[in-house]
Amino acid sequence: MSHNTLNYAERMRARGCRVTPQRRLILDAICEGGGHTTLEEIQQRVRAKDASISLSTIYRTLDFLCELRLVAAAEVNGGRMVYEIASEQPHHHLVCRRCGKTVQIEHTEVSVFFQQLEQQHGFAIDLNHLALLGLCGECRKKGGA
Amino acid sequence: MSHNTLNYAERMRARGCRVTPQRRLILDAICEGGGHTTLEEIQQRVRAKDASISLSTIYRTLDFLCELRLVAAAEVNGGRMVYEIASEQPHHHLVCRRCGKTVQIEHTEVSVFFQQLEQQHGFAIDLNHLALLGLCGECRKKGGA
DNA sequence: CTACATGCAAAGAGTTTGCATCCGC
DNA sequence: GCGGATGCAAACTCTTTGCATGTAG
Repeated sequence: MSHNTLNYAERMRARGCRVTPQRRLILDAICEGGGHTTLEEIQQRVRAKDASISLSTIYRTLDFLCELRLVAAAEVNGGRMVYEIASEQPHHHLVCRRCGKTVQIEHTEVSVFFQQLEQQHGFAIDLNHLALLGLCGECRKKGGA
Repeated sequence: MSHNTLNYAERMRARGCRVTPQRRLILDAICEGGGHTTLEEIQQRVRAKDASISLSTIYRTLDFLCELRLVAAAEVNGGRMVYEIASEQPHHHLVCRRCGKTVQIEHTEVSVFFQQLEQQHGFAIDLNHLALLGLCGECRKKGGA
């Protein structure tokens, strides 16, 4: 899952773009998140290493990384954007609304569902990254809605 | 699907709230939307009948109607909030990203999928209203991504 | 008449943009 | 040294809030 396995520097230069310390830090920050990393987390981690990084750089860099397909942006229901290192395989996540734990689910599990919708309603679903909010097993045992 | 079948006025008064023309107009506007109505559509329709309605009233009224469970708010992936007259049955929608057409799908179609996730990952999904963006049958025939 | 609702304007959050400066290559 | 990237501040969008006024009941 590490971005170091991706030759990100080359991919940037290939486009005539530059590899700056800010871009490295932001990629690192997303990577540390494991599953999903929110903008706030990125900001925190990046600022811990270089307090002078500006918010606009973070926004611009995230757009940039998404365009390069180095990073994938997804939207947890609730409107929050989350970022993660792009992997080849489309996949999806379950996010626990209480403890924040993230479970990755295979695309195959979801695609069966999508195929059903397509057959029955003729609809082709866009989503290559679905993030569903819910309650994980442990938090359910601990009780409460 | 009409809100007139709901005794909305009584439900408001029962809470010690008032039935104002603004609230009527906003409810009407949501109703006219059929499936999902965006905030902009509500604003447009309401303003067509009374140009003096303020945006803050629309926001406040939507919150209010949601609290009364007369209206349900859902989030189309892409971060846009959409509103609709609340029905008893939880249900979901497919929204065509090209023509805007909305198809309602039964909760049972979705719940099978959610149950699978629950069994395999112990996750209980929150969603009682999922809105998926995609391409409808007709728009797919007309071609294009 | 009273308390809740509204309209207005101002305040906030989150995000984007213009521009001078900086720095990767 | 050149052109892309950054930092800063201002602009912008979307939404919320305070307060005086209006109005449903």
